[in-house]
Amino acid sequence: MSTAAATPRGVPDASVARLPGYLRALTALAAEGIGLVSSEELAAASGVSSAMLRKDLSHLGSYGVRGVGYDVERLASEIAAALGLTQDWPVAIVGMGNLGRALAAYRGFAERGFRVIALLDHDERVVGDEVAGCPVLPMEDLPTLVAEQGLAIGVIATPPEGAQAACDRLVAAGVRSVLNFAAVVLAVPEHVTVRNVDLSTELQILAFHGQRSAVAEAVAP
Amino acid sequence: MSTAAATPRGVPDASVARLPGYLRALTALAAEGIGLVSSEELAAASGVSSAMLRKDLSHLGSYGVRGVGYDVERLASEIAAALGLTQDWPVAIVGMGNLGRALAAYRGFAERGFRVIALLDHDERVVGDEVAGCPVLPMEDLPTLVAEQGLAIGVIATPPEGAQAACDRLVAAGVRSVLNFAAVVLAVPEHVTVRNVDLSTELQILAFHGQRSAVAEAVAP
DNA sequence: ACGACTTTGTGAAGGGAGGCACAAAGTCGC
DNA sequence: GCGACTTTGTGCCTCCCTTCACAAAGTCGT
Repeated sequence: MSTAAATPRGVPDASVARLPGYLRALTALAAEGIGLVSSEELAAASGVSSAMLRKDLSHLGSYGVRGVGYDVERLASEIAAALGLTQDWPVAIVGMGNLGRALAAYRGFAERGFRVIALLDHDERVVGDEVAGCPVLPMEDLPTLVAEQGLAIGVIATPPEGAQAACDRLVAAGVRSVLNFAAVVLAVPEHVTVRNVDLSTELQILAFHGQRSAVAEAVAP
Repeated sequence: MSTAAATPRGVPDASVARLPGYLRALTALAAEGIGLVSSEELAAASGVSSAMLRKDLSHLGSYGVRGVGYDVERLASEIAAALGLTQDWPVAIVGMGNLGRALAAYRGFAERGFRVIALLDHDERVVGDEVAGCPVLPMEDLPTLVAEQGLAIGVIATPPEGAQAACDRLVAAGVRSVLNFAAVVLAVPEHVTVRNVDLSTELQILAFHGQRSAVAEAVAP
């Protein structure tokens, strides 16, 4: 289960991947004081088609009113509930290099309810440093963090060489969700979900499209 | 054209998205001195099925030898060519907050042939600072960078409020590929490709799966 | 030189996702 | 209270992606 997980019955993975976008748009609307929104408007704000939006939402239930639209706050809390954001999800970041430090300082986590409860590093020369106001802990602390603070999500920001080892320790400690920034394919047991974010991959995909459009332009200028 | 672009004839988008992974695996194999690899082995190293790998590669051409496998170096350069990595792709990073600085210091870009040629920021108090050995330039320099240095890819690492403005300036200067780290949907003309990377979205998807498996466990302990 | 073996490349089948279009359902004006 | 109007929820259709399975093709041993 690396990228696409089978969702036996319920919400298709493709839908789940779009829900955060809807939630984001709804939060922005609520901030503007808008209380009601149509599928057309919300879809435009989320960058999808209105038909797709309605189908996605229909998987969660019927929270709209025909002829009117959706109540912004109600829909936001329904989506949040579907995503499991009513409980909190303690996060630990492993690897205090450039990326790890930037992630530790990033405010976006807290804003969306993800509490970073620990920063860790394998290198004992880094352990004890203070990053973004938190002490860097050794990997040995992982089991305690899971047991006592309910650590649920691990973010891997190590160099590629150390990523599998870091992942193994997270999994051994009981973490079942991993966000991996290292450019490697992680091997994990069945019950662990991994999502990969790789900058080089994204750039290479952009390069492909850039090249394509350049070719298309040369053919038909 | 925000995430999925129609590829008239040629390589399907889903395949393109996996090519960087194959390239990464091949590079690692080459570094180990391995010169020949079967679809089964390469697929395992890339985290996909062998059938999918073969089909993906078949879109590029027939570079394997039946009964033997693929020549690692040959295949790597064919994939690199397909992705357009034979030419270089100058990159500019816009937004010198935490994330922007981390990206500027990240070595992964250069390793895969993406040259960061400029760091920019809209805030004149930041312009002139030195980050990772490069001076931070004002947004006004964008047209020159495109014209004189062939700037092709823009990375947006600004806060959400400034992302659309930053994108507009990139597009106005002639950039046609954008990697967006801000949590907003960017509006761009038809010919511009945008790829989004959002940490909160990824965490929320992980939360969904985490919640799901927790529920499944409660039902069947 | 030939047969057994290995592995690729691909035709066909199966499944899922997105888009279309419309019926259902509710609101608003009169 | 009723008809016109708006917008949701969904059945259906299409297309693309993934997987299966096998024929084609090349190697290696004898």
